[in-house]
Amino acid sequence: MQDRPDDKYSRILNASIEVISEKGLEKSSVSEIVKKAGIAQGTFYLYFSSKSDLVPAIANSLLTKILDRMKRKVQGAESFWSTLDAVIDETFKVTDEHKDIIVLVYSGLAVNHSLEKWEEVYRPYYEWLEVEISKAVQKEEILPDINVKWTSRTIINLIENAAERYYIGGERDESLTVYKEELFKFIRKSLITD
Amino acid sequence: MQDRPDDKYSRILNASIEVISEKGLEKSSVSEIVKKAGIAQGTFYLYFSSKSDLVPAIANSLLTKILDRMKRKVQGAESFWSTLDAVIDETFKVTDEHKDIIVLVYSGLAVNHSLEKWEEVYRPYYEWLEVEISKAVQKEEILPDINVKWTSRTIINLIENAAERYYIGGERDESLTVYKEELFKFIRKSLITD
Amino acid sequence: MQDRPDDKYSRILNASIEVISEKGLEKSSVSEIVKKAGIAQGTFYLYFSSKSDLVPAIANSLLTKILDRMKRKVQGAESFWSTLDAVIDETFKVTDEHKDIIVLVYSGLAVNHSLEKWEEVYRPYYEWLEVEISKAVQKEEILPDINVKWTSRTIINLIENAAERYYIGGERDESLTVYKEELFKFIRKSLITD
Amino acid sequence: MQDRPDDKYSRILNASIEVISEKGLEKSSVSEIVKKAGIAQGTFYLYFSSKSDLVPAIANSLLTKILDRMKRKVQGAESFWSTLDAVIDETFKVTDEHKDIIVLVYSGLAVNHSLEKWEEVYRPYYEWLEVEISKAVQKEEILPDINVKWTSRTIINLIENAAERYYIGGERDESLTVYKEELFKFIRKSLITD
DNA sequence: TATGAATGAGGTTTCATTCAT
DNA sequence: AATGAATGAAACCTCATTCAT
Repeated sequence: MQDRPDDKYSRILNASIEVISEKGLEKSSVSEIVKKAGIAQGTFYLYFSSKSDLVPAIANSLLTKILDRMKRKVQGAESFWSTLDAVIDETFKVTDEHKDIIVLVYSGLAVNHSLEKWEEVYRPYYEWLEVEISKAVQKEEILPDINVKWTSRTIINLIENAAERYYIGGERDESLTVYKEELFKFIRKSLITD
Repeated sequence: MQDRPDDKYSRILNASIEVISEKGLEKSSVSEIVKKAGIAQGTFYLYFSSKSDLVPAIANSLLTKILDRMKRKVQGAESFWSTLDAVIDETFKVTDEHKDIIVLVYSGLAVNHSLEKWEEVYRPYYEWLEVEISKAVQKEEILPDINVKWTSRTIINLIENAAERYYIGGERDESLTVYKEELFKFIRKSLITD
Repeated sequence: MQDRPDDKYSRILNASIEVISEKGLEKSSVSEIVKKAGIAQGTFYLYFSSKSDLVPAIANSLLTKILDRMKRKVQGAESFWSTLDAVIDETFKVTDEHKDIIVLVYSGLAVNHSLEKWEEVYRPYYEWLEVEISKAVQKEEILPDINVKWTSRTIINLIENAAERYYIGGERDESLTVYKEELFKFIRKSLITD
Repeated sequence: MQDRPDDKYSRILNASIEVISEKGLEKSSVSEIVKKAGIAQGTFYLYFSSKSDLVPAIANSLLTKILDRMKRKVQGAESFWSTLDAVIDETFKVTDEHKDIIVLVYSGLAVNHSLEKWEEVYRPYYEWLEVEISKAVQKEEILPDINVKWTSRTIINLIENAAERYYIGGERDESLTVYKEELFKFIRKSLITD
């Protein structure tokens, strides 16, 4: 949708992210967004049908970015465990960088009762990890008696939640390294135990 | 906070829950809440300093209710595993019953950048599970090399997330029973593996 | 509804009439009305549910005024013919004075597809003339083989239309006196012919 | 104004009538009209200088249609009374068929303070009836002491008003036949009485 | 002639909050 | 403590119109 990052659509999207990250969805006004995007008020409505229409678009943009980074990082990983390590690492990094948007996306999708879009937006991510897990099963790195689909979703959520608790919820009783290790071990044990 | 559930404070709180559950925080108006509560517009501000002040109050009310139920249910459990089973079961039930408020609470706390309150609201719940886990460690039901505090938080989040994915996100590829079992196994393996 | 002409309701109504008379309904803004009425923007919506809600209120106010004048004028008329004369006279006067509101009322009621309210607003006027006509029939001033209800409505419309053609449509080929006489004769003949 | 009913001008005009009939002038948007007409937004302004410019065009189109029908219907009427009968009949039919446009035309012309155009649009109709009345006077069907011009206008207005009260205002206390007869008698008496 | 993306002024309405009673 | 009429800021969105192509 946004190949050239300079068309009107992208200009609006980027301005939205900036503004909304800072003030939250409800406190942000369309007029502030268009001002930052350098377009007219009415133009906004040529690309988005309403203010709340921004949220899935932002979510999608963020998830795409995350998945790309994830894939690049994981490229050439020797084992599933280094993949898992990279996913944890990357999720923590992204969460730190994009706290505000993540919160927005969570709450925004929730507010509009459009939770269904959640699954839609996340699906490529979930499916990518499913494939990785399946490969690990075949390589006998992890045990075969797991529900791959469910596990993929659970792991992603588990990691994201831990990262959010750390960066957003302010739960920093332990060092970041310890935190991530604990997480790695928790997941690993679940996957290798009979 | 209030003992008698029929004073003005509780009347407002309950009306809020009803109204906000249905329409979301932003679409709900104080005027609708006071109408449902049967009090005057101005009276609202004698008990809450602003509309957004409602959210932590609602969150607290919900969490208190949940924790009470949890404790009652777990009373007299023979092992940590039956406690865990009960927690899973109860979380799924509560999530189903209170989807709307849960979504509200998540998003509401997020919207107002008041995530700090999150930790505060959840603390009693977290701490209760910490105690249970510690007891399990002592009874050698689970291995001692875990970070109790971190694990307590992670388990609660894991269970809640699974329940939310099931009831709110509409992720129902498997039957509820299979879903819960998978979850139980996932956690159990993490706790008993060396 | 508007006993004391100084309550908020009347202040709004009068300001509306002034503003809308001058600019028409669509070109008038609520903000201009409230400014003229000396009240806050929001206060408007405590008394009228929307801008278009003004029209029936204005119509009603005008009709009430007209009917009052009509009754006062006709008081003690010796014959139906002097009543008719007075009605014609008064209608022309009122039309001249209130051209703008009359046009507004016509179009306003039309625009909102609320023509049903028309009949409602006019009813007291129609019914008053019905009574006058009936009395004239009893006094054998006019012939009995007419449909009183239909005739009452028709006469009122006939007179109003003539006045509007004269003052609003700019149809002034004849002097006002000739115009009214023509009208009087036209109606009279219809009522006395066998 | 346009002969071929399939050029852009007519396409716009017809689309306008459809759209505006249904939603009223103010609630209709140029964008909806051009969509229905199958032309581009900008093209509209090649044929009409503004939205409100549509109203006289629509009025004119309607009146032309009405007058044509009237003339055709009346062709070869033996007496003025059968002409009058036909006019009444036809007016009621047209009013029934085109209620919405008629209301629009009334209100539209009123709203824009362009009542002057009214006379202009109606003139051919008025003049046609003037001729018919004059012929009737010559044939001594009706009395000569009337103001032909005034009478023509009054009769047309009288009939239209009755029809509007019947079809638009919902005044249906009597059957249509009775209604029309009453009207016929009312006018006839006025024309034949000394 | 025809297009349709872009404009941006401007209106209606909502609603949290206040304050005199 | 309780009321509820009044406030007025501010937001969303629409839409007639323009103009570069």
